[in-house]
Amino acid sequence: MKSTIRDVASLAKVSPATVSRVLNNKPVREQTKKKIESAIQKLDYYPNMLAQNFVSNISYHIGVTMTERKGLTAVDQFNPVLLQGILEVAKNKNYSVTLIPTCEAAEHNNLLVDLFRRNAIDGAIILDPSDNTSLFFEILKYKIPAVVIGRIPTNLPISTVDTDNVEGIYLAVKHLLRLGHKKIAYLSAPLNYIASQDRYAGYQKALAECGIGINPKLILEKEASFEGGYQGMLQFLAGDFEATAVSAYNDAMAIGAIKALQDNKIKIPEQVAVIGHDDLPTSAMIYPALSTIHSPIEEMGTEAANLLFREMENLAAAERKIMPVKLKLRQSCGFATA
Amino acid sequence: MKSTIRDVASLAKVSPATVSRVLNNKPVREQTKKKIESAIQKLDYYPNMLAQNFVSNISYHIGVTMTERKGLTAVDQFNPVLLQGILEVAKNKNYSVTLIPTCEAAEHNNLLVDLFRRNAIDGAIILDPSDNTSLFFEILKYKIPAVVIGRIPTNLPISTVDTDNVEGIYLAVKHLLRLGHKKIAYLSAPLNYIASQDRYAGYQKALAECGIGINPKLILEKEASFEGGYQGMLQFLAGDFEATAVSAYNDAMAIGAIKALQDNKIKIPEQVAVIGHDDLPTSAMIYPALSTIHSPIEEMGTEAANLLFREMENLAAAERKIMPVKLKLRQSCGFATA
DNA sequence: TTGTATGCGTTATCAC
DNA sequence: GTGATAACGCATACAA
Repeated sequence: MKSTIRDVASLAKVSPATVSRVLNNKPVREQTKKKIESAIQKLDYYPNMLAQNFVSNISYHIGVTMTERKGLTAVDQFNPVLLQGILEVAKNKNYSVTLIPTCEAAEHNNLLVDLFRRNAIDGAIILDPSDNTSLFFEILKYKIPAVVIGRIPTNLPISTVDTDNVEGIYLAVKHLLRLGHKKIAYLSAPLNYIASQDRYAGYQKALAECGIGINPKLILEKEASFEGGYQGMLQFLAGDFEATAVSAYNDAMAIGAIKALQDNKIKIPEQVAVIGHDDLPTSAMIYPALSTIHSPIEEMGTEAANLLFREMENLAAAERKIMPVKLKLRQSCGFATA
Repeated sequence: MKSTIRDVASLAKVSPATVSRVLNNKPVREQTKKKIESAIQKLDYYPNMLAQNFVSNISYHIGVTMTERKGLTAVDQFNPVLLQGILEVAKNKNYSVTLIPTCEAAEHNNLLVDLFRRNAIDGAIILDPSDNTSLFFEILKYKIPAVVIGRIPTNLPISTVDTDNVEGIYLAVKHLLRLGHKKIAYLSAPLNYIASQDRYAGYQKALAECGIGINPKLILEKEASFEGGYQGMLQFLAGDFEATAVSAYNDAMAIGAIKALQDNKIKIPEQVAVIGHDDLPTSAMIYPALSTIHSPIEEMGTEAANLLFREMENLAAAERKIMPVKLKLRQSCGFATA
């Protein structure tokens, strides 16, 4: 079968311990090192990671949650980019990334916890958690090194990485104001999402700065999807809609809104502004009229991974340190500038 | 620290072996089983997976390659869905899914091989491989259980799962022919991709069936992207373009083409037909005129995973069996029907 | 049915 | 600088 460290040792006429030293760059006389290395070559020997991890009691795996959904939703689309960022950091630390399927239904999200308790992962990055407080409690209970990407209740001492939701939509609305618009509609996502609350706050903040009051007729709460944006815009149009520009929670909604305008033969305004870390990569390409505020997705991945590794390293010595991080946004005004 | 199987044993006043039997559902007297289970409860004991995997010499991990790219490309977008399918199967087998970052540059794609040889993964699913023949050779050399999603040189005895590329574009063009079109343009991807060759063959096949010859002026080879489609259509329009319908390699190209028509104030034809397993999830929503042939992405994931597990189970006993699989396509003609 | 003993492949602690 | 030996936590062959 596969050759072991002992096979190498006997071929090189040394002890297994010395072979181990070579493998781990411990001091060994150059001459014996050569002998051992040639034996390794000859036997085509690879150390057994299972054994290594077992003795060190480190899995060298971090978990990343993936919500189980049927079909593709807008939220899923940035996952690959996020993963790219996480993978890059993990690779540099000789860590592997393990995907953890997670039901939205919360109750049985203990897979992550199980894996940690069984030493299958050393820590975890949690993507876009639903309001899954029970998971967070278990994370704290078992001191699981973890970083959440997205927003969670602020009183929980868990590190988070997120885009600056308030600032994002603030910038978007500011952009419209600068173009001279006074009546700016807002297509909001359901306000029970914390991110949605934040973005709405950004909308309010921008208007407030210009002394413009909130007009409830210009605000609608819909699902954060293409359909939501589409239906929302139809609803706007059904009433006496007097806005000259529209801002939306994310670009999926914005595209839906634009589609509704098209279907009603209304000239697409050049002033739809959007924030989304659920940026549809095609949106800006298709609609030059659409201005978007991009979240630095890949950076969120690397940042989260870096935080996680820092936590894993410190956890033994010191106590957990909470580190909520907000990342800067990038602006893009249509395809031309991309 | 963490309690071990021995702690449980001594608390339950039995031997570690008996505890192990309970853990693995081996026959144990009901009474002692109860004792042990309550001890497990009391100690909050979880078996150490690192040790279990070590003794069984099974990692309980399968690898899935992820190409390292900067930013998001169309190809990446179906990865989350594919992963959903893979994860579902793996979960049922009590396996974890490990992501393997893979450079396009080929040369150092040995990470997958290394992981296998070091017992860190028991098999792998390779997504959308570039013409990375050296990787395939290593897979064969080390008898790595592996399934490729996408097309590879047919002479290699490696299981593959793919969409039926010929059939897909054949169906798309058939659709246009049925609408009465005689002059159908084709925006091809670079023909050094095998998938691209197949799709082109499908285009030819559909036309041939209707006794329509190939008109080279109606065919263009561009990058398989939004930009490629856009530029291609511009190039068509610059000449004496006389097609009444357009088919494209994938929907990214189709959307690009439509955009070019829009920009030139040309009424969008209702006859852009497309095949793509790189379906942009938004494309059909945005353009009802766009007919697409969908690949069953999630099914590709589950199919590949099932094949892989079958291979892993058989490999010990019998020899590797090659199993190229082609999956059926789904048709969708715009948002209204979705 | 249960206990004893051994081994898995590696690292670490101690001598030398 | 190197070798013998123990230890990691669990599963299993064998004995009882």
